Amino acid sequence: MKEKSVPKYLQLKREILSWIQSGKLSPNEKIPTEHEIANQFQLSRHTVRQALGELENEGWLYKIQGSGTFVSKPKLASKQEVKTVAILTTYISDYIFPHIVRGAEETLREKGYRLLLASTDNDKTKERDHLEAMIQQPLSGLIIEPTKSAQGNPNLSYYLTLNNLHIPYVMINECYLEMSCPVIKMDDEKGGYLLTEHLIQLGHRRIAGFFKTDDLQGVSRLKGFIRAHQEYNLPLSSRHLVTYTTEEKDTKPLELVRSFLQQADVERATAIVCYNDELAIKLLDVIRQLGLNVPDDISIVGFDDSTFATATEVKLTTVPHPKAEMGIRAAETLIQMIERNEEIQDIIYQPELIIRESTKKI
Amino acid sequence: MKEKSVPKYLQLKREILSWIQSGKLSPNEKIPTEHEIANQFQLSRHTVRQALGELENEGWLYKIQGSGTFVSKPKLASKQEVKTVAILTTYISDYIFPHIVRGAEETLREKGYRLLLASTDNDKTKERDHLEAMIQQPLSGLIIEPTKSAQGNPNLSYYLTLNNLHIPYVMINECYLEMSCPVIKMDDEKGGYLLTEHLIQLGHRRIAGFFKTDDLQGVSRLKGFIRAHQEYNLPLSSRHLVTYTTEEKDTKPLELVRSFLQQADVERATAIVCYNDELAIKLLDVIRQLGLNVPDDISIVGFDDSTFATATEVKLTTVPHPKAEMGIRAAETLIQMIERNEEIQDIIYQPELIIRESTKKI
DNA sequence: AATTTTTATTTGTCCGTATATATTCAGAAA
DNA sequence: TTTCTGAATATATACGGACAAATAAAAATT
Repeated sequence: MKEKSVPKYLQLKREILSWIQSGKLSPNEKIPTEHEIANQFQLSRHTVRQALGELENEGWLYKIQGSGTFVSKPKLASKQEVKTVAILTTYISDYIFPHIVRGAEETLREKGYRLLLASTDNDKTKERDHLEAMIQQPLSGLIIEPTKSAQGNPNLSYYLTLNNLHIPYVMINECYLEMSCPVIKMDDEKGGYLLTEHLIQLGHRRIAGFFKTDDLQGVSRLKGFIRAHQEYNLPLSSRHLVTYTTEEKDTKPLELVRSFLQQADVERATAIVCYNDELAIKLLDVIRQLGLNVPDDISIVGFDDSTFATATEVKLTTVPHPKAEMGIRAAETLIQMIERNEEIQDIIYQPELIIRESTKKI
Repeated sequence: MKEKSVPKYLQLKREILSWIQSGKLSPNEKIPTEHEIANQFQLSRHTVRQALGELENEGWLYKIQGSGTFVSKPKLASKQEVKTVAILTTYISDYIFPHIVRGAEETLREKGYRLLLASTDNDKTKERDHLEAMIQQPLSGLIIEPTKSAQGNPNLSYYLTLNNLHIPYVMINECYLEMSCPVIKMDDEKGGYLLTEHLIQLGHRRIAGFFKTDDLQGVSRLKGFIRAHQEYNLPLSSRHLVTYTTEEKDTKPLELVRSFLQQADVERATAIVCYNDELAIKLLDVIRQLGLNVPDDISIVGFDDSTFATATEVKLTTVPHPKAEMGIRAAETLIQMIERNEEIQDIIYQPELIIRESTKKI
């Protein structure tokens, strides 16, 4: 575990802080004694004291010698005119995310809000750290892109705290299944369907699919891929379907496509549907290395219409992601929630096909 | 004795505090090690740590693991725990900037700072608006990338205000000529020189240069381009040199390269030095459209080693920009200035050539 | 019943030890 | 000369124990 390198007293500190912030402990309530905590967590009393000492120092707890340790009353962080919005995304430097951030930044600036930026690197523990930090300071609202949305939400309690604090938030790209809040996303299922249908209509019958399935976007795109096969009565061999996680994105799909392409001609897929353009570009490179040509030997489609899609010699057929537009709408939606306290409906973008040079009639 | 009832760690704390306040210890001076103090006062190291820990907590001392414990510089009144750093760049979604932001974000998060993000879109009036907003709110420090640094600094007064407010800031990529503050940049002049020299050593004699000259980075790269010509005693025709501004970046260079390539063979440049990879990719596209081949017909070099450099079929020869590393160092430097009030020296990265497939011996 | 005393509990102070990790610097290696 | 390596040194984390001081509840006394 990564927790290994985090000092025990900090882990404990975080744990106790979560008790307070989640409402498990109320103000002025007595917390377990130092000995009890030490026994419960198998720590020395010294270590417990270090954690409690810092929390006392930061104002979360107060101690009375001979009596016990108690939760402080929440320092009223006077609502005041803060006008700060935080955006919490998985990545900030890669792929289409900078464009989303930029759209949000532009809109927020126009409306007089400051933008706090945070990224999770697709790591749920970092997501937790950020949420924890966000809760402790005045904030008008949050724009959140879920981290590994297909793998549940261990940080649910923090989102509930946000509700309790009446800090509004919207989700982009996807939403944790167990939560209900405004979502700004595109119809990934339909996008996957459209791309697959396009290939089927070009005469392709053996279509490979590569999908990242640790987030719900990938799962939805995969769903559309399968539905297209069903509606056109095409058999879908599991050998033509690859799912991978974020950690595997630079290895597993690249290795598999290599073995795919060396299959016998009757078996070999004549087209590939990729989770996104980033993967498509990488597969394109492997295909080139194997001496095959796109689109003559094999067709390939991406997803998102990122800058990658047109940077290469073979421009990709793809489905555009709203990118900056999504950031703008997310910011606008959030500001509505903040300033007018309105109930908001989800925004779902309809995908449309952009046909370029990477697909060809068989 | 009265001292009898006062805890030892408090006595020690008082003692050390008197050293600082009496001037016996000066700011940034190293105080004796924990062991030395423990021996001197006949206390356990634990007790010494307790005293030093509280003094550190109150801001009188700072510790560096492996190095020692030092006296802090007296901070000015308006310190209050803000722990917010703003980063003000020209763009946030394009090119290498997201990577710089990401490096800074990562470091700041680790050190417990929040990141406020703002972009100027290379517009000096937006830079002014942002600076104005920044000044009005508590801020620990600023990371700034100058906007059109070659065209002077009309917002100088805001930077002077920052000085007066004792809000530290560092500049990245470039620094306005009229200002002196820590800069983290790369040696662009040398980078331009290296790329040009590389082409000269490959036998090229007519080398075109395309440089964006509204920022000092472009001017420096151009300077290196010219110096290489001089040192190798090559004539440099002004017809082979193109300068452009940010606003023209999608038009002027593309049109000019088209007319360049249609010149007579004796006149035609055999290689092109581009301001950055972004331009190189665009020129590459034009060259392909004209039916010419890189590197067989013409060599081309980029700058920055961005994701573009390897996304295309012809991988670019280029000079890498530190990107995320620069963001990290900028954040670290700024935090040093904030927390220790230290004087900081510039950091200048030395460029090195990455030779790929876009250049060839003539 | 009210008060005082005792006792157990809880935090505060203080000491000891061990290991981990970061930094510095002298000496070896290139 | 520069670069790398390892030893020495510094702080960081963690465990253990002991006793002191304050508190609260139980017991004993008035």
